[in-house]
Formats: sequence, C-alpha cells, structure tokens
Amino acid sequence: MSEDHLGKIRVLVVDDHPIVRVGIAAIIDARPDMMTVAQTGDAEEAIRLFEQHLPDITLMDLRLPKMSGVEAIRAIRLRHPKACFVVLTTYEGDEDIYQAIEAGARAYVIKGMPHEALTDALRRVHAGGRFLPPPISRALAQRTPDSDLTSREREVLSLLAQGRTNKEIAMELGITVATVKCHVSVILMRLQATDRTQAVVTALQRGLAHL
Amino acid sequence: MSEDHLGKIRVLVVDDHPIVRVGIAAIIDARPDMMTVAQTGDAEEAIRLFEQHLPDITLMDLRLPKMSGVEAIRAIRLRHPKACFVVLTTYEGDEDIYQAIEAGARAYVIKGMPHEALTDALRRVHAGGRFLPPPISRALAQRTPDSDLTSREREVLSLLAQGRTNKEIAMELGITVATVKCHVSVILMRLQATDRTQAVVTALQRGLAHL
DNA sequence: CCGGCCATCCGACCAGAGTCGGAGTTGGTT
DNA sequence: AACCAACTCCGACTCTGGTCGGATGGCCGG
Repeated sequence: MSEDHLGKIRVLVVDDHPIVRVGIAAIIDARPDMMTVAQTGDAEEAIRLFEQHLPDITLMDLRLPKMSGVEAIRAIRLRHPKACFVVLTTYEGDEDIYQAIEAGARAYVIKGMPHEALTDALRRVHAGGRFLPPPISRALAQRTPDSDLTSREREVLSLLAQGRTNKEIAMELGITVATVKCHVSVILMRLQATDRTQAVVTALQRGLAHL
Repeated sequence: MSEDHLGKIRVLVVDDHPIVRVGIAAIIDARPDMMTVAQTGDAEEAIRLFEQHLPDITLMDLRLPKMSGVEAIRAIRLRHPKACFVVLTTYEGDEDIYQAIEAGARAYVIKGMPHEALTDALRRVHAGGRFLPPPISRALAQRTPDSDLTSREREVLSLLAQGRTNKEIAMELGITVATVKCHVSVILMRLQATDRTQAVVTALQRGLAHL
C-alpha cells in the first residue's frame, strides 16, 4: 500500500450488494483525487467504520437489511453533525429522497447513471456543494404540503400495503372499523387516490411503503 | 492487451447499471480462467454484441429498459440454441426466475451474494452444469400447477396492479364488468388472495406484475 | 368427434369499502 | 385561556367488489 493518500477524498462505501461495492470501489480508486477507506453492507457496521476512519464522505445506499440507510445517516449525524453523505441508490420514489435530504444527505445519485455523475457528486460535496440530478429535484418539487402523513396514518398505510382489510387493521391497532375508515379516507385524500388499491400502488411507487 | 485469452471463459455482461457492470467486470477479469468480452445496458445492443463476440456465457440482468432480459434470452436462443445464460439480478419474485429458466437460463445468481457465487456459477455452467441457490429452488418448488395465469388474466392483473376499477378495466379491454369480475375471481383463487388489494400485493411480490 | 379449457356474458345477492356530518378526547402552541 | 391538530368514535347511506349458479361459443388435443 502506498502512502499517497494525502489530500485525497476519503470515502466510506455502504451498500448491501458486494458486486456494487466492488464496482464503486473500482471507479473511485481509479481516480487520482479520491480513494475508498472501507466498505460494508451492514448499517451497524457502517457506524463503527465511520467512527474508526472518519471519512470525508460516506456513500450510502438507502435499502439495507435491518436498519435503513436513512436511520444510519441520522445515527451518525447525532455524534458527527458535520459528516458528509452522498446517497447512491436505485430510484425508489420521492419519499426516500425526501427523508434522506431531511436527514442531511448532500447529494443523491441514481445507480444507472454514468460514472461521472458519481465522481462529480463526490467532488462537489467535498467542495461544500450539493448535487441533485434534475429528475430528483423535479420529484421533490411535486411534494404538496399535505403529502406528509401522520405517524398513525403511516401505520395504517403500511397495513393497507399488506392487503389487510379494515377489520383486520382495526383488530391490529385496537381501534374500531369506523376509525380505520376515517384514516383510510384521509390517506386517500392525501395520496390523491380514489380507493385503497390505488393508494397502495402510489404508496409503493413513492416509497411511502414497501413490500 | 495481451493475447492470453485462449481457454478462458469469455463472458458478455448485460446490466443497465454502469456501476454494476464495472463491479462484475472487475470480479471476472481478476480471475485467471475467465474474462469479459463486452458489456452493455441495452437488450437490443446485447443481441448485436452476442452475434459479434459469440461469448461462452452471457451474464444477464432481467430488469432492463425497453426489452426485458427474458425476451433478450429468447431472441438470442432462437438463432443460437446452444447459447449459455446466467441470470444475475436482485430477487424480484419467483415469476421472473421461472420465466428465465423456461427461456433457457442455466444458472441464477442474486446480486448481494458473495463474489464466489458468481464465479462458481460461471464455472459450473461452462462445465455443462447448472447453478440454482437454495432460496431460488425453494421458491420454484412452491409453484402450484394453477399459479399459471392465462394471458387474459395476466392482462387483467396488470390493470389491477395499476389500481384500476372493474369498470375501467372493462372499458379498457372492451368487455363487460361481469366478465372482469369473473377474471378477478379466478385471479384471486390462483394467487390465494381474498380481495384485489391482496392480489396486487402478492402479484408484485412474486413478480407477476410490476409498478 | 367429443371433452375440456378459455373467454364471454347474465342476474341476483351480500359484504366490504368509502362518504358525510357530527362529536368528544388529548396535547402542544400561541 | 383559547386554539388547533391528531386521534378517536358513531350512524346511515351509496356503491363497488366479489360470489354463486348457470350459459354460450371457440379452440385444441386425444
């Protein structure tokens, strides 16, 4: 190992697919001005590795086993408020993006973009800037004020997205069917859906719920 | 470029994510007994590249823009029945797997497995064998005879999965609501669902429909 | 040629879903 | 204290969704 890492952008890579990690590392380590310091597919180990290496930038996938990438970002930022994050993920709806930005991500790159998008994002963020591809910022702009659901509504929505009936949801939450119907009505309004099936579909599209 | 490619397993890589292609190529080209001959993210170009290089094995993602990976496999096999395919994709339900095996894929590797799974699969397939990870063959074994839908039912299901009502589906297909209800009932039976929302959820899980 | 599968259609029935309007509780904000 | 938002509940009404039984014509394989 050479000792020429002075001045290089030091990157921690977090993605649950080993193959993707190899690809990212290959791209980054091929550039003279950046290098990877560690990689993992596990959110908890990511937190440990961050403490250990204190990288300039953490490259983070959002969909991870156990803990989500957003939670990992929040956890790290609690102790290191100046930590820099670039999200690298397949496009999975505006909600994930919104959450990630909210949690403090400074850039958002979609897998499937050319390599330059990734390295560009890293350089810009390291220089103190941001990087949001046009399709992403467009999606974000379309969020209306009441696309936010209350925590109870998210709870109901996730049960809806499992194909449960109102009665089952009522049992599960220990409330009456009438109340469930109220929540469902509000959800339909917020998602601009006309029935529960449509609500589930758009929730999955936007990343408000997962399979 | 050295001329030591004699005897190596020659691989064509097809995946729509540039980063993943880099990762795969890095892994394969690091082994002494295999090499990549070309790569692309486009199914149609994949067909051209196959004709041009006649690789020993084509490593194929199923989810591609425009044409699906399964269709690409079928197209190539029409003219080259002895062509070898290894599917490399994120797990997206048993239906994709079934279709791919049906179309002639000899191995199925899930992104997120360690590198060795990939190289193992390539070597085994090149030796004339097969490679199906336990979770995959388990999922395949659970297919009951009547989990197959007729083409009309698939048509209805994909409209269901868009959140359309029976009336809308009837309009779309130029049939009556009564007939749509019949199809929906059959679909519910086949998917072992009790209502349309559940049917949509399990269809998405199993890869019978997509967002 | 006939049985079976598929797609089509019908009518009637029941249960679930969704709407509307009204109303009480809590907890946090101003 | 006044207020607002979220959560809770109720009843009654409408309409979609789903089931059941029965029926037709086309198409394919034995």
